[in-house]
This record gives sequence, C-alpha cells and structure tokens, in this order.
Amino acid sequence: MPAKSKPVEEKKTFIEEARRKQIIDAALQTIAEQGYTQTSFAEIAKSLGITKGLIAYHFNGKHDLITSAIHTILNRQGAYIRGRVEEETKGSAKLRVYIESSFEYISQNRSQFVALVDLWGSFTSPEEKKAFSDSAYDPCRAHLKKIFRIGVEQKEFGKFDEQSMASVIQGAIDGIMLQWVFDPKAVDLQESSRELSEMFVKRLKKA
Amino acid sequence: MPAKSKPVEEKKTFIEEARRKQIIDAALQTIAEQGYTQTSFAEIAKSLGITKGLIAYHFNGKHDLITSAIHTILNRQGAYIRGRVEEETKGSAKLRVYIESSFEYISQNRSQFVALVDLWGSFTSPEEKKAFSDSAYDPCRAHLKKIFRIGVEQKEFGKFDEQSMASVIQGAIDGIMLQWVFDPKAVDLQESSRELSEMFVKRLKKA
Amino acid sequence: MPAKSKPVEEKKTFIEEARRKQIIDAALQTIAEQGYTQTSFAEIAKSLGITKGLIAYHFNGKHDLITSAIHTILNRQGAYIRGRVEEETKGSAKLRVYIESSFEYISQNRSQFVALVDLWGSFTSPEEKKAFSDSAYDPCRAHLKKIFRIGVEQKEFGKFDEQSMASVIQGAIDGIMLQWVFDPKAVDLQESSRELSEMFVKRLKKA
Amino acid sequence: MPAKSKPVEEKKTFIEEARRKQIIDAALQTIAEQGYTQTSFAEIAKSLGITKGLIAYHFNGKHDLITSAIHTILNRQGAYIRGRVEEETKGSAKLRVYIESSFEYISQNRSQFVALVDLWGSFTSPEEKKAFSDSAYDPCRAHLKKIFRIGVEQKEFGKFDEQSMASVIQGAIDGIMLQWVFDPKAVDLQESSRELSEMFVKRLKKA
DNA sequence: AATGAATGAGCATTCATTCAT
DNA sequence: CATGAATGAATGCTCATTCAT
Repeated sequence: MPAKSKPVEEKKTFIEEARRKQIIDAALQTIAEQGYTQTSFAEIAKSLGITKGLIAYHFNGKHDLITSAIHTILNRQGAYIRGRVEEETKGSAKLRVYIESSFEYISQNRSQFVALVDLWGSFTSPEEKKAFSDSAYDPCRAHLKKIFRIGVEQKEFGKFDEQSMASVIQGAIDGIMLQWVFDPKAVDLQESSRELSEMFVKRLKKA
Repeated sequence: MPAKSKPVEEKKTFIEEARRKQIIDAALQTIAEQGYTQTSFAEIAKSLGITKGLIAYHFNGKHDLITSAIHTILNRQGAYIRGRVEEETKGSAKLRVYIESSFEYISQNRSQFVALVDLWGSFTSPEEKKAFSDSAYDPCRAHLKKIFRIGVEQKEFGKFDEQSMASVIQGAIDGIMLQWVFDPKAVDLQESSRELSEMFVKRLKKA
Repeated sequence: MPAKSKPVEEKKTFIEEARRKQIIDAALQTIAEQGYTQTSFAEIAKSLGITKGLIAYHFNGKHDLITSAIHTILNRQGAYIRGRVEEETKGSAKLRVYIESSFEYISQNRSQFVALVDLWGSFTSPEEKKAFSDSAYDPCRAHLKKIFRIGVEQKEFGKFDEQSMASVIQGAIDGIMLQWVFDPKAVDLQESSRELSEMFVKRLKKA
Repeated sequence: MPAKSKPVEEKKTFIEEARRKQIIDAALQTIAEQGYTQTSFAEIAKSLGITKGLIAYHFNGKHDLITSAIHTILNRQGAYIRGRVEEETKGSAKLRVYIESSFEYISQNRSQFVALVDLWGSFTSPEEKKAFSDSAYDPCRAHLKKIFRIGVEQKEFGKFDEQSMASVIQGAIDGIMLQWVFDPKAVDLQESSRELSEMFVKRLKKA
C-alpha cells in the first residue's frame, strides 16, 4: 500500500523537520548563551522541555546537529543577502548592498554569530575545516565573483584578481563581525559597513 | 649578599618558565592538530613524554593554560609586528608594514593561528569574551591609532574616524587569516596582504 | 482518566526510588566495610554490578548521596523508636523504651552505625555541621522532650532542665554506640542499655 | 668523639620533635577549620609556610601524621584529667572531677575535638578501629575503674559492673561532646557536666 | 634539614549514545 | 514519536609520595 504510506511519510517528515528546526534554534540559543563546550544535549533538551534522547533521535549524533546548525546560520544569512542584492541592477550597487546587508543581518541576529564563532572550534581535522570552508566561504566568494563580473560587463569595474578580492571583501566583513562578537561596544557596525562599502566600491571602479 | 640570592631565584624561575613555555607550545601544537575539544591534559602530556599531573602542577587549571597560550600567541605576534613597524619612520610605511608583517607572521606560524581560532570558542561568558577582546584587540587598535597619529602629524594622512578605521584594518587582516586557517589553498596570503596595504594606504592619504 | 496516569507515575517513581534505595544501601555497606575515604562511586558501583555513571544519574553528586544515606539511617532508626515508644502510655515506660529501643536498633544494624560514625567527618564547614545537628539531634531531643512532658503531666516526673536532660540522655546513648562501633567487644550494649534506662528513669522520677 | 656527637643528636631530636609538634598542631587546626577530607599536606604546609615535602620528611606518611595527631589530643586531655583527679582523695570527688575536668578540657580546646570527630572516619579497617579503641578508650575506662576501686575501698561506692559503668560514664561524656562539636549552641556543656557528675556520683554511692 | 619538581594512581563528574518500552 | 534508564569512555583535577639537589 504505497498510497497509504506516502501521506504518513510526508506527515512524519513535516513534524520531523519542525522538530529539527526547533532543536537547532534552541541549540544556537544555548551555545550563544553558555558557549559550545558548556552546551550538552541535556542542556538543549532542558531549554525545550524535551528529553535528550529525543535529540539523539532526530539527529545522527552531535556532529550532525552542529553541522546542521552551522548550515542553518549560513543559509539564512545567504538567503537574506541574495534577496537584497537581487533588488539592485548595477554592479557597484550590488556590491554595496552585499556588504551592507551582511552587516544588517549580523547586527540583527547577534546570538547566531556568537554561536558561529564558538562552533568554528568544533572542526577537529583539516578535512573538516576544509569542508566547512567549502560550504561556508566558497558560496560567498562565488556570489561576490558573480557581482564582480556583472560590474565588469557593465564596464563599471576595472581589472583585479577576482579570487583575492572576494577573499578580502568577505574577510573584512567577517573580521569586523568577530570583534563585535567579542565586544559589541568595541566596534561600530554601521560605520564599519559604510567605510567598507565605500572603500571597496571605489577600489573596484575603473580608474 | 644580594648577588648570591639572585642566581638561585633565576634558576627557580628558569626551570619553571621553561616548563611552562614547553607545555604551552605542546598545547598549541596539539590544539592545531586535533582541535581544542580533543585536546586534553593527557594528550598534551603524552606528546611531551610527561605526566598530566605535571601540567596541573605548573598551571592553575585548564583555564590558566589556555589563557597563557592565547597570550603567548598574541604577545609573540605583537612583538614581531612592533619590531618591524619601528623600523619605519613615515606613517604610510608604518601602516604598510603593520599589515604586511601581520601576514608574514601569520603565514610563518600557521599552527598557532589554527589553534587560536579554535580557542576563540573557549570563552563561555560575555565577561570572558570581553576580557579577551580587551587583551587581544585593544592593543592592536591602539597600535594602529598611534600609527594614524604619526601619519596625521606628518601631514600624510587625511581625516577619518580612528577607532572605526582601526577596527576595519584589523578586521580585514583577521578575516583573511580566518579563511586561510580553514583552507590554506583558498586564499593567497601574499596577494591579500599587498591588496590590503595598498588599499588602506591610499584610503588614508590626503586627497 | 486519572486512574490511568497514576500507575505510570508510580512506576517511574518506583524504579527511581528502588535504585536510590539500592545504591544507598550499597553505599552504607561499603562505607562500613572500607571506610568513607576509601568509598568511591566506582567501589559502590562495583558492589552492585552497575556503572558509576548510573550513580551520578540517580544522585546529584556525592554530597547528595551521602546526605541521603545519613537521612536514611536516621529516618529508619527514628521510625523504629517512635513505633516502639508509642506502644507505651506511661512517661517512665516511654523513656525506658526510648533508650532500650535505641540500643536494640543499633545492635541489629551495626553496619549502618559504623558508616554513620565515618560520615560524621564528611561535613566540612560549620554550616554543614550545624545542618546535620539540626536534622539529626533536634528531632531526637524534641522526641525526648515530648516524653518528658507526658511524664510531667502524669505527675510521674519531677523538675529538671528539659533541653539539657535531652542532650544528656541522647549523648549517653550515642557515646556508648560510638565505643561499640570501634570495638564491639569492649562494651556490653544490653547491660549499658539497662543501666542507662534505670538510671535516667530514677533521675527523672519525683523525689 | 662521642661527647661531641651526643649534643648534636639531641639537638637534632629536639628540632625534629619541635617540627613534629608544630606540624601536628597546624594539622589539627586545619582539620578543625576545613574538615579532614579537605586537609592535604599542601594545605597544612601552606599554613606553616613550609613545603609539603618537609611534612613527608618528618612523618612516615599521612597515616603516621593523623595517628600522631590523635594521640596528641588524647594524651593532652588525659594528662590534664589525671592531674586534676590526683588532687582529690575521696573516690566520689575523684569521679566528680574526672567528669568535670573532661568537660573543662573539651570546652577550652574546641578545635581539637572538632578535628577528633573528623578523624574518627580515618580508620578504614576493623583492625584500625580496634587499635584506636584500645589506645583511646581503654586508658579512660582503666582510669575510671581505678577511681571506682578507690571508692569501693573507701566504702563510699556500692556494687556495680565496673566495665559497663566505665563505658557508660565515658560514653555520656563523649556523646555530649559530640553534639557540642556539631553545634556549640545546642548543648550547655557546664549544665551537662553538673548533671552527669551529680547523677553518677549518686548512682555509685552505697544505698 | 629542607626544597620543589615530578609522579601516578584515583577521584567525582560530564556526556553523547543506546535501547527497551 | 518520545521517554528515561543505563552505559562507558573521557576529563580535569587532587594528592600523598618520591627524590635529586
């Protein structure tokens, strides 16, 4: 009876996904508040009023949970930025919005980035670090390169090394975010955002 | 006879400090290789051929060890950069060297920075994060501001917000370092170094 | 259907409580045999054929375990004595039975009192000592005072300081128990019991 | 040169004994303040401004130290009581003074008895418990029996079981001391002393 | 006589994970 | 789906003890 089992499966998947999302959000919250090393399944479960067994049921171990959590953060931020960038047509405007919307999202979702910085330490082997790099930075750099090409096609941008420039722009955003994670009062996110977007747009424009 | 008591004191300090340095270096190495969460006293001790009890004897607990390790990294890098910057006299040259020597030191001491990124996650409370920020970023930003003022006094640099510019420069360095920690092949440290130093010197110079 | 939920709750509590009781009894046995300082979770677990993790699961740390163990001893003895005293009506008979049933219970549960003497040393701070005093001696002295008042109301007992007399009677019982714990052959519990009950009854009776 | 070496040896023994006494007193103080389980060689050494290696040098291990400490307490108390009892000639007076001087010494040396109660838990095997009983209680009971015999010879005391009566008297003293150790406010030492001495003298006197 | 570096065994505790219900 | 009892391995840490100096 495949016809019968299908709806059941779909329903399972729905609840399943809702639970996963719920658990991931609770995990991020707990990590942001108490730090990654202090965050156990028991702690997350307690904050949700469920048992830790249930977390183990929905995730294939701790590694799965934190991997999912990291991807959730990156996907949400990526979706937000992409949406904002698509509203613009000119390359320079797209770049400006890429940088500024990055900071917007960061400033509005502090706990996620506090958690993210903590989670960087959860990759033990070079392979895991590389995998994280691929899934976290590569899409960003690819997005930036796409923007570059649009600017070049529009004869707005000059010549420069795309890969390095993408790394530099993304690095500048992340490095400021990092300082802000450790001490939100130490860095003015809005001022930094303006400074960076202005500087990089000027840098990329044809002489 | 103060002359006699001195050598005794030095010897005491010498063995103690040599051990601490030895343990810190082994800890950094192990953290870089296996990740912070996988790095136990037992692991560090094994890599040194000593017992874990000895680590507990020389450090006031794990917190003391990793705090000392972080400060060691930052002090070494700070000393290196300061030495290089002092060789220059012009503000623009100082800034250029600040950025380039930062990357030089980073590229020559990879494992220390791999460890550092892991150790960021070891600060659990906002207070600890703030304390790290104070001891790690404040001195960097202060150094940069000093360079700014020299450039301004020499009528080389124009007007800009010092605190924000310091955050932005340091952030750009750190953000690129971060990408390079996760995947050394993904980012060209030398090219990024050149790009950043050129861009920031141009940005700060009087119009 | 409250009738249905009740058994579920009882079963939960039942397993939990059964385990706690089992662990407490094993702990008392082990303490009596090997001494408190030699009694580790591992030792208790081994004697039960369970893992030490399970003890940590059912008790909130070692302090919780030994506190529960002490209360178990005192509650059991208290319940036994109270039951025996209630069978009597006359004040003098109640007092006699209080003393004699104390010794009866002690002599029939040696290991519990061997453990108890060991556990006295587990209270480190004056506050903990005071708390133990409140929960261990206060109820005994209160019970004795209640007996005194019954004897006075029945015009059997004369005048005396209640608090001091309660301390003295309880102290005499405990002090003999203590000698018997260190060397069961050195003191004749039955003879001491008779001597004390006779002496105190005579002391309290009206001249 | 035996004449020369002798004084040196004596001096060594003198220093040796002075150190042992100093360490024992520091140990008792620390145990009374922090509890036996919290009292390490390091703790004792710190309170004296010496190193823990020195304690190990002067004592044959921890067992030796605490055994010596216990004997010190008991010897001091025993000497005090014996001195006071010898001043009396009549059996009843001797008994009265035995009890009262016991409480006097206890009340004036609280920390020693707080430590003693803690140290009871340091005897792990029945053999050690028995040995403690022999060295602690036997002399007390022997002393009491000697007093009994004097009273009997003086035709003051009647007939009773000596061993049991000695246990009961010593037990009553110790039991009250015990309550006072846990909470000094819960029991009036002087009133208890008077009550006990009066009661036991009356009990032993010929009808 | 005294130090302090070093050991090594032992400890309570934490925690992801498993599994019967 | 969900529970919670149970596991077992790992961890930081304590501490008496040893020993070269």
